[in-house]
Amino acid sequence: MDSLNTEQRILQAAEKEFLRNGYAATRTTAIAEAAGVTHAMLHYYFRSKDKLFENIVKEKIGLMGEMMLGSIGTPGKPLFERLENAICRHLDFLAANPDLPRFFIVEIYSQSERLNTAVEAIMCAAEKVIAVLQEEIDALAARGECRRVKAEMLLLDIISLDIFSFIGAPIVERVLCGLFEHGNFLEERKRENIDTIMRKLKP
Amino acid sequence: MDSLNTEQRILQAAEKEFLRNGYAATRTTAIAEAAGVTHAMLHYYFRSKDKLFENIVKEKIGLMGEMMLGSIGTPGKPLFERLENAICRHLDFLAANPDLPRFFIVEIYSQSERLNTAVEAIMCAAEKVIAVLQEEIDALAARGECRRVKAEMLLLDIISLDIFSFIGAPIVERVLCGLFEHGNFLEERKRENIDTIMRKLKP
DNA sequence: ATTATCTATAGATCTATAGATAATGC
DNA sequence: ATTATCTATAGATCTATAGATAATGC
Repeated sequence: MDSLNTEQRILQAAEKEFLRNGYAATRTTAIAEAAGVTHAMLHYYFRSKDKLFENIVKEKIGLMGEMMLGSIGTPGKPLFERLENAICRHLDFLAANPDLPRFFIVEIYSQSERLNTAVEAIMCAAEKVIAVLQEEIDALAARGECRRVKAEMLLLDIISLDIFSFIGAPIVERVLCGLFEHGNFLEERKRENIDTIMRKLKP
Repeated sequence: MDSLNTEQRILQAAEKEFLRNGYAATRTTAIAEAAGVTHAMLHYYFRSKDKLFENIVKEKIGLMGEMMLGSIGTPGKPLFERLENAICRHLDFLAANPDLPRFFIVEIYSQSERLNTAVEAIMCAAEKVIAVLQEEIDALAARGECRRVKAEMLLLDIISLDIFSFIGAPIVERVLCGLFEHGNFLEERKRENIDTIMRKLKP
């Protein structure tokens, strides 16, 4: 970390603080302290708390959208295989970024204008994914290999099941404490979610 | 609202502000203004911002836990029928309290000590519900009327699907805009979630 | 010359309380 | 006498900036 320059150290510290506490509860002084720099440096590099936040939020929300949608929408392999793969990737990604879903939700809801472009991009991506999915589902359904489900509902099912495992984690872990060794829950959840989705699709 | 006394007016305004903005972003002056009382009154009745918040959060989180768990755990009717009923009640409840899931998540994550008793209560309720559910599932499975699924996974599935429809609502509605008339989405989602869960359970 | 960093402080809030004043109930 | 309300302000933060100083590159 000492090898990083000041700007990078600030960004890294800001990411950590904003993700953990959200915008309102994060103090710029705390970010400066965590980055090991003078508080004035934040303003020198990023002008204001808002601008610094924007840096973080855009990147993270873009990443989140891409990871949750990207692995589903690009054809090439058969649909069922791709869905299975997407669920695995979702859960691995979330395990590596456990604070992201909450951050995403809080900031999306806060309706600040700074998110509009990022949200616009996600919506655009989602619409494309839904269109592609629906076409595939209809084609498979015509051959009797799949139930004719609505693509937008399927997508919402997958994302709900995958994300909520992590949103509910603080509760879930305390309730299920002892039932699973660490890491096992994630793997079991993967299989569980895949199974749930497949049963929904299979005729 | 004019018929309410000062204490109730403060509570009502505080609930609205806290639910919308969360603890950190809510100003006590804003609460006072919304309640139409002097700012000093908040401290007269509730001593501090923390104590006022505690009032709101305990009630709301208790309500949330009860609504999400209560309708599942008490036997009497057949399991399948009860699950179907629970999902309907979840979605109706959430439709009437759309800010609650986000509030719940934000405050649970913030790990403040003030939540511990409320969380304790939810955990306790969840464990009982899981035990009862598992017994019923095993009994049905023995007669071949149900797949032998893990109760904690089933519960997590149901809650994920129900809650996330509302957490994701701001995005979902913008993406699906035009596809549904208002209110229809909720009803369709009910049927969808019930179907998903039933397919998971049926042999 | 330009870029980076520090010190010191302005200016804006925000929570909380002290103390005076009005309303209520006995 | 007790309860409720208001005015005024203390005290603590927090964001942001001004202006001096050091480091860097030409």
